[in-house]
Amino acid sequence: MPEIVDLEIFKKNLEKRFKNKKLQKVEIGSGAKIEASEKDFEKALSGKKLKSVDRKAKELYFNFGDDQVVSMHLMLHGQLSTPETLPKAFVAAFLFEGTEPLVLSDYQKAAKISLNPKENMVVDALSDEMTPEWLEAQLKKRRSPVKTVICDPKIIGGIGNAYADEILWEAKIHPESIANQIPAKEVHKLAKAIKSVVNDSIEKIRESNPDIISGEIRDFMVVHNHKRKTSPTGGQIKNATVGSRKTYYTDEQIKY
DNA sequence: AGGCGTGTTCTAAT
DNA sequence: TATTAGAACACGCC
Repeated sequence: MPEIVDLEIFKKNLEKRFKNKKLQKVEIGSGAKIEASEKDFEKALSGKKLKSVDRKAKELYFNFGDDQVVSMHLMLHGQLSTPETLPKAFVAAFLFEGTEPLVLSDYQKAAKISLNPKENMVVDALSDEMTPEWLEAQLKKRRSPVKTVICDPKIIGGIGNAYADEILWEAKIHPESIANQIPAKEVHKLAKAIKSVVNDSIEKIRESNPDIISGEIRDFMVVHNHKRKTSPTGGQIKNATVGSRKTYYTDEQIKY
């Protein structure tokens, strides 16, 4: 269940481990939801070196130069690993020269990769386009709960259920606030909280787990954390269902 | 042992 | 038409 924070870490670490490595072969597991065939991958990529790994929303992009890109979405349960030998079930395996294969597995087979996908036009939560003014304009158009809006991958890319709670607590906005009722000043606070919570979390995980390419660290979360009874400022943590997702919040957050 | 959790997409309703 | 609500997916985990 990786969100933007985890993916930023994975991106850096994948780049560190595979940049400039030559791709020999891509193997596709049975039952994987992939449009391109092994042959398509071979034609497009074999012998090419990985140039960079990028991220937009919850998708990773492996850039092999010559405009050849593989996108990867882990969905809920996709996991990356670098085993010495291929496991019996996987979605896709990238065999690089002189190093362990990069394997994407997913027991649910919902994780997806594609070859040269069309660009996802959504505004990424960490991008420069995601300004207070932009967020204000988006929220003005909606009358659903603010948490639903900031988790909507069609509106803003990267934020999932867990970080949404952390961000809304930081901004002191109640998750069920109706998006278009939130005063501009508070929306601006929310935009700042998105960036600061995400960036601070990246830093925390990098300190404690510098090399991970899978799994998610959640133990530092201050409200979306079933081990905690109170927020750092002493507010009792409550829970509710918002947009059919479990939501943690405190009365320190104002409902608009 | 039986819900819960999770991101996205799809359908249906407003 | 555009927006919104809710179901569905699938299964390891507690």
